[in-house]
Amino acid sequence: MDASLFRIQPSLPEPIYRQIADQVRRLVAGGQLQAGDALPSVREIAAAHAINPMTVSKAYSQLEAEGVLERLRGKGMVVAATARRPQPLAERLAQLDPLLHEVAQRAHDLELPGDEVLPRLRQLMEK
Amino acid sequence: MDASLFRIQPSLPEPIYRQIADQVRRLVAGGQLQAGDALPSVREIAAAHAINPMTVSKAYSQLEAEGVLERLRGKGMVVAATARRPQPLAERLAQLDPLLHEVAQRAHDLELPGDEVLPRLRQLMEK
Amino acid sequence: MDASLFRIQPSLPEPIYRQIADQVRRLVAGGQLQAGDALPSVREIAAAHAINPMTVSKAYSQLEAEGVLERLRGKGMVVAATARRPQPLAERLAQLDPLLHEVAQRAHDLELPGDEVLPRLRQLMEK
Amino acid sequence: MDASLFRIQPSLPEPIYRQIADQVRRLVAGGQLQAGDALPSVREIAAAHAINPMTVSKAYSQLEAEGVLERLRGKGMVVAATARRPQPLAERLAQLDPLLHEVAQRAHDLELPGDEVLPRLRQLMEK
DNA sequence: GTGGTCTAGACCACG
DNA sequence: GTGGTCTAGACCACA
Repeated sequence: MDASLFRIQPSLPEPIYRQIADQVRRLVAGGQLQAGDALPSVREIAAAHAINPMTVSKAYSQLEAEGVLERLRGKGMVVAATARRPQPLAERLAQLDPLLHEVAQRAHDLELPGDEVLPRLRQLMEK
Repeated sequence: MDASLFRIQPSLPEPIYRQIADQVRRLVAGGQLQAGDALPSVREIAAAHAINPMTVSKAYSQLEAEGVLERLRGKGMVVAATARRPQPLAERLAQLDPLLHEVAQRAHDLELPGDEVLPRLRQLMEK
Repeated sequence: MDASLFRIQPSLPEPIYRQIADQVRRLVAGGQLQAGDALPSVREIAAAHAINPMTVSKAYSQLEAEGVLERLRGKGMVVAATARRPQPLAERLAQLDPLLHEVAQRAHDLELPGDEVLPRLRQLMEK
Repeated sequence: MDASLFRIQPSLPEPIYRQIADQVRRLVAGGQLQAGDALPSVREIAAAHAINPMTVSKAYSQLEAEGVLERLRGKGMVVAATARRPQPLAERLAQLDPLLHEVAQRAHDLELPGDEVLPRLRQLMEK
């Protein structure tokens, strides 16, 4: 996996370390990262995005504590053998639920009907 | 407008004062709050949700600085006469866009197809 | 920039946080603070003037919302890259206009002629 | 004196009652209002400027407490016989001093030289 | 180290 | 009654 594939935007309010950790979690849950797959080194990511290595390290440490990643001496971080296999669809959908609730709520406040919002989302998902 | 109509969840990472301010902004954009409409007093909201009056005041001050609300001295806050009228649909939809992008991105990471996500969102929006 | 350079007078009716914010705005407009320049930390200013850190923070937050300052996470506040460059003379003079109007109005009420007021002001400005 | 001659701007941060009281004080100090001169009634001022009568009353009460005005039964408020005669020039100039200090300070922050500020003020005072 | 958020409580200013 | 300001102090999040 290439370090530059991470989408990182320091300008967002979302803390950088969580932008990284969340992406790794989802890629593992979705099966795009499989047990044993290697991750870019802390240095690579930090250099590719001009961020503080400590910030990357914090994300990795958190994922290691969760059992998502393993630290292989001399090899860096890899997806843990014990990491949950790609999760069933229902479970992955459930992970998206809080965000979908937020969308529904804001659409309601903005008086936006589903007929406007759903096509727009479909369009974005097809890209 | 009833103070208890605000949805406030202190558990969220989103600060309370911004939860309030964002809701007011959207209600004004959607036209559910019109120019001249009075808002619940700081104390009412604070009491209804068991939060500190200053937290509510912070939201109101911010909205006043933005020109969304006006302070009627001794009377309270009302939607500003100069506040943008209910915005056209395209503009309201644009306000939802960043969140929809986030949904699309996460769905992609989780390998969730539109055929799973869209019906779920439709369901949430019909409630 | 030294924290003690701010002029703060808690005795004035003008709230402290606005005394701070106004001074920063003017120093940026006048070019004495340039894009990228670091500002004293909240704690420094608070300690130097024996005021509450939150009061300083309020000024900084407001300036950040206006786009005058930027928050470098973990590092502090700096003058925003997007902040308006030192403004042309005419514009800076325009900022002083409301206050000059006030002077003219009060001088008129007090029946003070320009020949008395102007020399006094010249004297104060030469200090 | 005509009620509409008062300059009142509810939009200013300066409280309305003080806008009124300060103007009266200055007009007395400058000699434009002399002992015995009648002031517009509370109702007149309130109606002319669409403000709360209580606000006008508060200004008058304060001026009465200071000895600037007197309440003549059936006649309304008049400038007190004991009110200080028009004050000597030096004293009136001293009253303007704090404001002139503020001008000097802001001009300094804005890097505005006296050669720019003074002509502008002269212009405003000649109107 | 940096700033952000929230609370509890006091006091003020305004109408 | 309304909102505004400030304090003291705690705790959090980030780099």
